[in-house]
Amino acid sequence: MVSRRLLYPLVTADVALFGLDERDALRVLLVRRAEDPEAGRWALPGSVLDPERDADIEATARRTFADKLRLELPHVEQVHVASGARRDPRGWSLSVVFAALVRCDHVEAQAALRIDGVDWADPDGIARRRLAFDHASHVHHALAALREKVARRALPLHLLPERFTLSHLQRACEAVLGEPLDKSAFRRRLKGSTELEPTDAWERGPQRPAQLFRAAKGFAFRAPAAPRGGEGD
Amino acid sequence: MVSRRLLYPLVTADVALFGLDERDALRVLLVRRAEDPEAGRWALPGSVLDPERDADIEATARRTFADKLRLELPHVEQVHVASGARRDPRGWSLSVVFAALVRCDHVEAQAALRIDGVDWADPDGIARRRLAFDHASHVHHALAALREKVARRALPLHLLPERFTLSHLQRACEAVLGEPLDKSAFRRRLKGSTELEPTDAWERGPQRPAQLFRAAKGFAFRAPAAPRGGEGD
DNA sequence: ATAATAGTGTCTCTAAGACACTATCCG
DNA sequence: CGGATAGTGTCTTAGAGACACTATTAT
Repeated sequence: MVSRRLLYPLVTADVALFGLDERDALRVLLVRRAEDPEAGRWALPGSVLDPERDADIEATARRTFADKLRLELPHVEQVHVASGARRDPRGWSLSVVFAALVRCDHVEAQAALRIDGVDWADPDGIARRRLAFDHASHVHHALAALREKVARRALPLHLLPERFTLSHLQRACEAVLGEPLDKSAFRRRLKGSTELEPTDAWERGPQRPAQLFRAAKGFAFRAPAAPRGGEGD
Repeated sequence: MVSRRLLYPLVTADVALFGLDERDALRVLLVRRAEDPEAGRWALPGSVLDPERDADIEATARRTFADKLRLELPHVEQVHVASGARRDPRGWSLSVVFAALVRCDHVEAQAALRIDGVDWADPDGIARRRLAFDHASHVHHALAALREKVARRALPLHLLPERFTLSHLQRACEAVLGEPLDKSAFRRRLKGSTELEPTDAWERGPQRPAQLFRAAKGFAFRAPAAPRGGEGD
C-alpha cells in the first residue's frame, strides 16, 4: 500500500451540497463518518476515485450521492483542489472540491454506506463543528465561490422549486449572500432578464397573489459577462 | 504498473504561463516533448506529481519550472481540473491546470529535461497547433480565467516590469482582453486605486515623459469585490 | 377595517463609455 | 515647427441604491 501511494496519491471528490431549509436559510449537507479515518466526525460527503467506474472526477462526485444518499445532483461545479501529505492520515492525497445546489425538499437525506448520520448545517457555523480532514476549508472555498457567483448576478435557481415567485428568488439570493437586497433594484434587474420566464400560475396565500416564474430553456447557473470583454467559458 | 493505476491515477500539474512579447502581445509558453507519450508534440509544461518532493500540487507546478526552465513562478493559480481514462495513453489521469503570469524578459526559455524545444505561442492561435493530450483545452480554460479576471478589473501587474507606465499597463490589459480600452476611463479607474503607487521615476523617450508606477505593498492579482456582497477568499 | 406581502415609481449617485482636448518631450 | 505619446475635461448614459408608494389578497 505505502509503496503505491508514493507514486500515486489518493484521489477523492468532496461535495459541498447547498440547499435552503424551510425558512429559506442556506444549509450545507454534512455526513457523519462511520469508519476510520476520522470515524465519528462530521464531513462533506465524498468518495475515493474509482477509475473503473468514473469517467472523470466529476463522475466521482456524482457517484457519491448515488451511493450514499440516493440523490441525483443537478448543478455541480469545480471549486478548489486541496492536496498534500498531511491532510489525510492515509498519506499524500488530493481532493477536488465541488459545489452543488439542490432543492432541499428533493433530498431524503438518509444515512447510507459508511455513513451513520446526515445533517443540513449552517455553513457560517462550520468553524465550530471541527469537521474531518480539511473539510472546513472546503466549505469555506465552496461558499466563497457560490457567493461570488451570486454577487456577480448569477441566479441560484437550482435552490428553488421548478416554479417560484420573485420574492422567493430574492430570499434565496439573500440567503447565499448573507445580507438583504433591495426589492426594487432586484426586480428591475430581473425584468429584462432572459433567464426567467413568467408562467400563468400564481401563488396564493393570505395576501396578494404572486406570479410564478420558471427558469428559461437552457438556463445555466452562470454570472453574466463582465462589463468589458467578459468571456464565456 | 497497470494494477497500481487502477487504484491510483496518474496525477500531473500543467501550467499555462503567460507573458508579453516585445510588442506587448500576449503569449503562452509551450514546450516540445522529447519523449513518449506524445513525443515531438507541443504541450504545456507540466510534471507528474512526486509525493516525496511536492508539499502540494501547486508545488508540483512550481517544480516544473525549476526543473525544466530554471524559472521561479511569481503568480500561480488553479484554473481547472481535467481527468478521465482517455486523455493520456498511460491510463486514467488527472491534471490540475494552473495559470501563471510572468515578465517575458525574466525567462530565458531554455530546453531542459525531456524537452527539446520552447516557444512563446499566440494563445488565440492554439487551435491550429494540435497540442499534445487535451492541452489545447487547458489553454482555453486558462485564458478564459485570465480574461475573466482582467475584465473584472484585476490588474495583471505580474506581466510587467517592476516599474511601468500607465500606458504600458493599459497595453497589458488590452493584450489579455483582446480589445482596446478607453484611455480616459482606464486612468480614471486607476487614480483611486490602492493597488498602484506612483514613483518619482519617469520614463523618457522621444515624446513626453511618463510617470512610472509600481505595485503597492501586498499587491495580489485579484479582482475587486463584486457590487454587492462580494467575498474575498 | 388591518396585516401581510406583491409589485411600482422616482430621485440621486456613481461609474463608465465616448471623444475632444491640452501638455511635454524629441528632433 | 511636426510627430508622438502622456495626461485631462466634459457630456451622456446605464445601472444601482434608497425609499416611498400603490395593489391585492385573507381574515
